[in-house]
Amino acid sequence: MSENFTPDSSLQQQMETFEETCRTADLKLTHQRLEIYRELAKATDHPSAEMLHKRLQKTMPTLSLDTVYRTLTTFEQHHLVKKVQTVDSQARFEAQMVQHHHLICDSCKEIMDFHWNSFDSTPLPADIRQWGTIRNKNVTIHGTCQKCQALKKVKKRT
Amino acid sequence: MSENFTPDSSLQQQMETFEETCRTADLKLTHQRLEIYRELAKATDHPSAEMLHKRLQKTMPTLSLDTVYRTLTTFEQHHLVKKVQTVDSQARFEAQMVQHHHLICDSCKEIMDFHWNSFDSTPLPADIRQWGTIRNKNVTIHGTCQKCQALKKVKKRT
DNA sequence: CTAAATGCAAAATTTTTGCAGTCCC
DNA sequence: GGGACTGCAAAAATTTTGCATTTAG
Repeated sequence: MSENFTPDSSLQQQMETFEETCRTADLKLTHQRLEIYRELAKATDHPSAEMLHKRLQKTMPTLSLDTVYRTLTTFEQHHLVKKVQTVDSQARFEAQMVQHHHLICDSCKEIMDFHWNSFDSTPLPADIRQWGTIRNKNVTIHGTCQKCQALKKVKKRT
Repeated sequence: MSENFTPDSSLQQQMETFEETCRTADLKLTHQRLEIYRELAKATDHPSAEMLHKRLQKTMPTLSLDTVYRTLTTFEQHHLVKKVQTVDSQARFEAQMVQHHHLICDSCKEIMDFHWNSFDSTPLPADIRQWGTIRNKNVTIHGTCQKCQALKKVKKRT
């Protein structure tokens, strides 16, 4: 499987880029913004606003859920984070901005990242190109991850 | 651009398949279910539950929104319709079950279908296959459609 | 006739907003 | 210091649920 996109060693660098982008965009570097971004950047599970809020409350007890929502919206507008496409009610987010794709387990709802360079460099069908301006193309794979498959087998036996 | 998936001529056939599936699955063929399915099958714009409800109220004034939600959920469970992945709050649906992909205009939120056979037959990267059982793989393209591009140009001039 | 489906109303869930106080630059 | 940001509370938006009634098979 593709390796983790944000090893600990690079988190620091990602934070610096974040701070730089904020300064350029005239976004104030508040404690809340820094911590929300850091929490999302180090997460690999594409958390929802609520999940982030829950995680951050341990260290920031007064952080409110609406600030998390507002902050994520602001980040999204400045292309610092992305909303992940799902069919579920709660929106989920990622700080990974490098081109990649998603594997979604329909059973446990886990979302995994993967790279697919040969796809990325494949041109689109000709008739699509006249639809408009293409910003990006992404693959989403749905299925059942190994963990959930194993669980199902256990259940069947009982 | 790819042609329409459900020309009028085939709607009748699609309804018959629908009815057959309902009978097999012991789903009662109520007036509401038939009309909700027909409305979705003939739509090409991937409507939300609310949009479907609004459209159907003209001919079925007593149809309630919660029935639309409940019915779509039931249909989805029986693989008669699909929820479309979006980043928006309202879920959107389609009755098109044949393998296809989506173009989404980030400006007007329009969702268009397209086919891409060469992609469909491309094998996945080897390291993905050990993730679990793959059910399907789909491409989503984000961008701005021609209509919205034209609008933007007009706005800039004023 | 009977279990399933619907409509109504009310609740639950997720996200957004107004406003007063707080904090970064 | 001033405008942007946050927390609180309340509202809005979307979806789900309980229950009495209706309906398909």
